[in-house]
Amino acid sequence: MKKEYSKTEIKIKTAAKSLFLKKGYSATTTREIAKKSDINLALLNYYFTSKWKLFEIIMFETLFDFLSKMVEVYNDEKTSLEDKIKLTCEKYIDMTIAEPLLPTFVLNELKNNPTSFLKMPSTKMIMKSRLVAQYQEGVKKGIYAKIEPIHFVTNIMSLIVFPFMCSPILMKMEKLNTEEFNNLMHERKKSIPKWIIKMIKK
Amino acid sequence: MKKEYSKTEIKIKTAAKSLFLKKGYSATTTREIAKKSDINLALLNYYFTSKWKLFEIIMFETLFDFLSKMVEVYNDEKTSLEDKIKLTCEKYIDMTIAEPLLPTFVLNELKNNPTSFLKMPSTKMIMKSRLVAQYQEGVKKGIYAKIEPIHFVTNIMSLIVFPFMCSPILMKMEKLNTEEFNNLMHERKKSIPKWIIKMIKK
DNA sequence: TTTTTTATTAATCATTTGTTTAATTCAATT
DNA sequence: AATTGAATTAAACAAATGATTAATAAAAAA
Repeated sequence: MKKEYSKTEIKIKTAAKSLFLKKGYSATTTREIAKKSDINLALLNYYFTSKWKLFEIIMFETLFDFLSKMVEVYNDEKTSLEDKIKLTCEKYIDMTIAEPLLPTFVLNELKNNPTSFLKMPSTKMIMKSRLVAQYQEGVKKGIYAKIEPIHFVTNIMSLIVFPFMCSPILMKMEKLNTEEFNNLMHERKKSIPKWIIKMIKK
Repeated sequence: MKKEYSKTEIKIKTAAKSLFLKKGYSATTTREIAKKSDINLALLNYYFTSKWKLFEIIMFETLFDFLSKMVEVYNDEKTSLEDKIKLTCEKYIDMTIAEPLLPTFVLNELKNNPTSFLKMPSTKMIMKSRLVAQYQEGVKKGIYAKIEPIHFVTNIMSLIVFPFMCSPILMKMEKLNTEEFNNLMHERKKSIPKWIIKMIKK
């Protein structure tokens, strides 16, 4: 189903994504993209019609990739709720260490242009995930304190993602280099599940 | 000490801030600023030299305002740790409801231009605040579980701020309008302190 | 009032930017 | 080998953008 991209198209998309992530949509020029991907400027429009279309494609694929990976963990049939939380932290922290600019980029562009998200594969899948169901079962059984599911999932994501978005501040506050900062995030792979479980335990 | 701004300068700054917050630095044009503030385009450069200088001034004042308000609560001599957490949540959630675009804007522009932050009034004040000290006292006394202070303050801010940055997603997921979303955030003023305290209790 | 300084304006400049055109090269097909 | 269609290129266009200029209006100082 997925469109097959030629080498040139991939070069353009790769360069464009890296620039969009770093500088945002508006601050990135088509000439920069052409230069970085080592193609002629006109090819950008030849293959992708316009800067905006190219951006939309990259945005969609990026979000789609991310959501797919996320839902995969959320919906695993074999794992317990607490394992799911652990796996979520591990997976998403690793993913974000690999692409630390992504969360701020996505949320910022989403702010600038909320409609570009409407086409997205239903984000509602998260609320209907096994993770949420398992938590609610736990509540019924009296194991967990009752928290609205929307708050529950928001809390997990907040603790995982926000520190990355604050990295410039945290690194300045604690005089960290990138490696030290990443270590701090690695620590959180073990801590966040503990914190979350404390939060939901009665 | 603070510079006195003329009426015209305030008009420019107000319009510019609102546009920068909404669209970011690059996507905002000087002509838009001039139009919105109802001044002649040349006055922008007359008073502020350049778009970038104007932006720096706005950025600095915004961050300074925010940090001042934050540190004020963190360093209150009268309140207990748990009260400080409650007050922080209340104050910052209210602040962010009033200016919901600010966190994403700040963190994004900071990502694009990390140096613009170096001039900032020491963010280190947070780590040396009474709030952190009180938490560490509690750890010594054996009341609280030991968490690195940097994680402790990060967690508080994460739970408070991140949901605002996700508002487009949350609103779509739960089909909320702005009022309903704000209510959700108001709820968190009471919940977050409870969650944080559970997190740090042994 | 006259002079001087400050504030405001319209017009313009020099770049930059996204996009298009028309010509050329390359690759596949006949 | 000739032909056709796709890929690539250099050049150019039109609009937008940040900034400046030179002239004028308003306010303050003399």
